[in-house]
Amino acid sequence: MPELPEVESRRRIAERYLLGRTLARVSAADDRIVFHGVLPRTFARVVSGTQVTGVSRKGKILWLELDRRPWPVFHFGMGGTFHVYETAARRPAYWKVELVTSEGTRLAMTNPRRLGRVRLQEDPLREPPVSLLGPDPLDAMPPLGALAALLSRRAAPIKAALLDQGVLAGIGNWIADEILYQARLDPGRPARDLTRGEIRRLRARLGAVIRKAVAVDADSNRFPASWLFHHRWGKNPEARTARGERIAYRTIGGRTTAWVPEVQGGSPRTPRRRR
DNA sequence: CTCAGTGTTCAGTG
DNA sequence: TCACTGAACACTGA
Repeated sequence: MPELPEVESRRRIAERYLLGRTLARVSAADDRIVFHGVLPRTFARVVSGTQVTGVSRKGKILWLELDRRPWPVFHFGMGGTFHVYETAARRPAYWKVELVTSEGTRLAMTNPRRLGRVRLQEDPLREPPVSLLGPDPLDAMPPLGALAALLSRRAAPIKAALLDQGVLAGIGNWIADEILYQARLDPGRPARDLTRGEIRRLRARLGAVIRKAVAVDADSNRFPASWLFHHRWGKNPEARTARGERIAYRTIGGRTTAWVPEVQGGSPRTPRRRR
């Protein structure tokens, strides 16, 4: 589940339960895939006994700042999350890391599909994958000119450019589709062909969607009813938006793309007439 | 049984 | 070298 808003929600959870606390006990599941570049038992030993001085995020990557380096870096992949609970018996299925504070609060990272990664790094901001990320649109949205420059050389479809974490950090499949729908842009348009006005629209909707999703703590039940999000799942050929617009599906940038031809089908030169 | 999926990486291609 | 595409990864759930 995790795109920028979901990861930000997990960051706040970790901050609430771990900031200022000592990690009295740390457990690591025996998983040589999710633990990347560090053995699980080494991870547990190194992190154990530290105090948490901060919880940071850039794009979809989250890390703990500790009073001693290296620091744990989490990437959730598809479907990973954090769980908070009070007793060992409640440790969730598919757990990879369990942190127990000296007060006894427990926080576990889960990762059923094992596409997530847990690393141990001296300085996450300066090391991959974080060092390869573009700006995070929640706290460092690029100005219009900078965003235009970022897109101006890209021949790939705008949808694919939005999914590229080196352009902007944190946009995933549903957010890309949501933004393009709200900005009335065809997801297949080459990024470099967008006009200044279209990029302005894209930037505005990008900021609005991310801020709103974060404001409701990534709880999709509280996303505005007008969003494509509520209607896009399942590739249902009958699917329609809240306004009754037909939703179509195609593959762009290797991902299922939900879009609304009657809203997003117009070219910039010959805008489709609204009725 | 088959296939899609809120993600990333890497080999292959032009 | 760069940019892009599609398969692979691993596993669940419909």
